[in-house]
Amino acid sequence: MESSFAIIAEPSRRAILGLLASSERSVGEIERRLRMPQTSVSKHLRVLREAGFVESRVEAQRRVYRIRPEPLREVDAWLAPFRRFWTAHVDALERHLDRMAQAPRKGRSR
Amino acid sequence: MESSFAIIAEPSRRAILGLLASSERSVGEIERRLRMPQTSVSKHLRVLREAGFVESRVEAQRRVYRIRPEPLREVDAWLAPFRRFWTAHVDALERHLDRMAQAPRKGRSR
DNA sequence: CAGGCATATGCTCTACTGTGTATATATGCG
DNA sequence: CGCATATATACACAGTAGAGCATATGCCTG
Repeated sequence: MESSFAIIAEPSRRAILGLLASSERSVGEIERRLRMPQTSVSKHLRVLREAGFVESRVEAQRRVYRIRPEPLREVDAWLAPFRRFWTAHVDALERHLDRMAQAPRKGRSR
Repeated sequence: MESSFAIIAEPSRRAILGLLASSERSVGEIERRLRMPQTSVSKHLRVLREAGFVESRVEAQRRVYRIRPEPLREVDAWLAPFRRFWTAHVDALERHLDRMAQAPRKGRSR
């Protein structure tokens, strides 16, 4: 279970991260929102913590977890070489529109 | 093995996709470049194909594989809600630098 | 300090996935 | 046609990860 990719391969963990994306939460909140056994939440949080995806703050008896972005960033970086496959047309379109916008309004052929 | 995330959790498969990112390749090319047993390459390609990450074209005795972007796009989309975590400061920094650059050069305190 | 809530950990079991090895299928070529 | 090359598939095996259950630890309140 080393790679960041393996960590987010697990649906429950993605769900947890998804929750934390909007705001930090205690274990109990996650448990209730995701209807997932507490022991399971704790275990997944442990994995996420050890892999650097989250960190926790102690607040009385609760532990409040929040996102740590680095590993996700790594995934994002890995995707970079592939983005051209779906941004290509968009980029071309944007360049086209830029040209249109900057072109002296001389009247179009066609 | 349903989710796109599970598919790219496998290092060999990420390597194959990485290779195909730059250009399409035959099975043999992948085998040689990655120094990976042919049978292993074929199996991973099968998984990738069935999950929609690649498609193959028959060229005489060879099969040439190329990227199909959709599943990777899905991964990219999942990352969206997290991007603010690492673009936030950059944005703030950029805005700051913009302000600095535009500000009349009045001299600094400290 | 006792009891209760919040969270973490240990253990067992099962299922799955990647690997290696052997083999099948297909195509081109002499 | 027969062989070599290119690729795919079948099978058995080992490692591992997630689920469930029981239980431990820590902190708070009366």
